[in-house]
Amino acid sequence: MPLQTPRAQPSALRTSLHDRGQRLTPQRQRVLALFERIGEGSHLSAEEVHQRLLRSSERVSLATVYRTLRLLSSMGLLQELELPEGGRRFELASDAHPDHHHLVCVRCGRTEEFESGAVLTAGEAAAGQHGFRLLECVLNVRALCPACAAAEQA
Amino acid sequence: MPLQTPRAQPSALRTSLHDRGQRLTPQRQRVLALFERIGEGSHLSAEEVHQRLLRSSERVSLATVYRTLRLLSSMGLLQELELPEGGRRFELASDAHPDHHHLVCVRCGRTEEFESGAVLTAGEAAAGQHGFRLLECVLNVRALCPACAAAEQA
DNA sequence: GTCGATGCAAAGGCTTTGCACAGCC
DNA sequence: GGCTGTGCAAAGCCTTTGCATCGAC
Repeated sequence: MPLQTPRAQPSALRTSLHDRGQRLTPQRQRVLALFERIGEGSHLSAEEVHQRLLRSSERVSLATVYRTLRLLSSMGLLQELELPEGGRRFELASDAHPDHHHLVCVRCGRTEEFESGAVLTAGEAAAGQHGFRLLECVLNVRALCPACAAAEQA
Repeated sequence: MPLQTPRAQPSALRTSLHDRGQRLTPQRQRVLALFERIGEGSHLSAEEVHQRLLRSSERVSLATVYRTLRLLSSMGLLQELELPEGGRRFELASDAHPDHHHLVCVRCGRTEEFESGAVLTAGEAAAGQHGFRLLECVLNVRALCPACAAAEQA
């Protein structure tokens, strides 16, 4: 897979921003482009986003990274993960996998993704029962990866 | 329900501590007792624990509250919640409901609990597929409670 | 009496914010 | 050209830690 396949047209960002009366800046494009470059499965912290952009000589201040992550999340282009283990992390929001969950090794942080329609069904049932309007349904499976499970035995 | 029904014998704490070569202090008893007093459904932050203890004239420093919450969690007597909305929170670990999940209103913070065997099944399947050893399986349903859903319409 | 636990205050991450300047529309 | 976004540095949480003292065993 040497080819890069951008998930969102540049205009998607432009349009979303314009609708909210906000501007398309190089910084915002760089942050979103970074997530598109690394693909859907990657979960980055603000600090990591900042570091990666610096490495590719794309100058964005850390404060702006924070501001941009919040903005892109609120626009639904990024999604915040709920993994207490390693602080706040973000990933590209994927319409293709609305019901994707995380399997996290609590020892080394290794994260695998998986899908499960059953989980969404359970969430919908619970929301319905209490009269809530469901927004998002996130299953976090805390576990030990094979390597760490072996290490724990010792 | 004017009667209080303690979930754990005082000796449970004493034993757990003793096994780890640690001491049964009034502070540790007070923190655990607070959680038992308020019951299973309550989710408290460190700050709230501190405040509630102060209100009942039980002097425990905030630093000790933090230390104790971590200790009790690592012993499995308390359980940390993964609700990004309101910071880190703890609840009494309940063997009775190993598969209990949370329905959270992202607007007002109202939290309802529910159970679902299907979720645990999905988590086990995912863990098994990747060779992970499952520790915990937590479903967070982010939603709008009836009141907040109505308010949003406006 | 010993060694772990507590309290206090200071240090430490991570995240947000105030302000002047830069640059998108 | 106006007004939003950025960068920088400072401020703000929340949480942890160092150290002297206290107290459980």
